Amino acid sequence: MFSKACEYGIKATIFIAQKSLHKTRVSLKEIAAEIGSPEAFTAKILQSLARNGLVESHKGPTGGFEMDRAKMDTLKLYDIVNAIDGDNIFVGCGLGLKHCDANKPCPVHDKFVGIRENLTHMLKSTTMYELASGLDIGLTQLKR
Amino acid sequence: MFSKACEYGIKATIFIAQKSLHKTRVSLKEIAAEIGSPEAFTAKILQSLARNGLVESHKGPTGGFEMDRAKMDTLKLYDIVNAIDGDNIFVGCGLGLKHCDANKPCPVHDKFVGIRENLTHMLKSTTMYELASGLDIGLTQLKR
DNA sequence: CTTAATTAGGATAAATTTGTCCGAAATAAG
DNA sequence: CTTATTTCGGACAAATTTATCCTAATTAAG
Ligand code: FES
Ligand code: FES
Repeated sequence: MFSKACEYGIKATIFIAQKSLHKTRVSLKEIAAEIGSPEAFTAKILQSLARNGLVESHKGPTGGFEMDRAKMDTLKLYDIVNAIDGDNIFVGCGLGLKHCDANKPCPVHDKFVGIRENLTHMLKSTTMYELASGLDIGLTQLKR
Repeated sequence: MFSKACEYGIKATIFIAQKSLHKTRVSLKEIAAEIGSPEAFTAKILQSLARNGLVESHKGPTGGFEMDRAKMDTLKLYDIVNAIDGDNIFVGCGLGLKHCDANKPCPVHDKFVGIRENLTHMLKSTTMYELASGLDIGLTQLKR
């Protein structure tokens, strides 16, 4: 469904948000350890998310990653997936035709669009705050 | 969503089924031309589908691929996806945890399972006959 | 100012997926 | 029996994704 990069990106962002609930910055090392991802690869992903303003990064001692409380409400799962994997999963044809076009549909079009919309709606309506909270109260987990 | 191999496999199978509606066998070459896929790569995929009994193959002159009318009713989109991409998309965790477990859910579990089930249900309830028919009457297309 | 800690970024490597090539095996037809 | 046509199967190659390594830049603190 999502690329490895995207899975790591989502998990890292949720973890950053959770720590930010307690005003705590978190380092790359902690993140990789917590979510069970390769450190250097995770660095690349976070770099990209930081450049695009999805998370905030700070260099030097006491540096690390964080996220405003306000950002947690506005930032949706959708934004992370879109930033890392692009929009193909949201608008692309299920059978890989160049463009999904209801007027010239592929054989699965009618069956596929509903699922694509479900997914898009779910991702667009899920906030980071929501996910970070569930993790914070121990309802969910990032590793296994 | 699906791998390239799976996209090609689905399109090839639908085309084979459509031709079989008219008792016509189709060769690898025709299939690749019709669905716009690399011939040799498509051959690998069809080989695998044939070995697993999803389609029927015949060597020699007048050979090619075909599908019983009965098979078209029993064979679901699900079977093709499962044969090529495996079941990860149907049972796997959206964030890549080793096992999806409702008792130890990842942060997106509750939001994700519904979509996964929608997809699974759609694929399990869509027959090859249905897809082949839509193509046959010109309602849908395999290339663009 | 110096040091240590941290992210940024480029180069490279490994793994996986996608794609190609070529000869073998089967088989229909003359 | 010979030939032409087609799928089968193995080896290989290219492209993409995933992962690693190393150095530079930034910055907090003594
Ligand atoms: S054309 Fe294929 S999903 Fe719309
Ligand atoms: S545990 Fe992640 S989707 Fe179920």
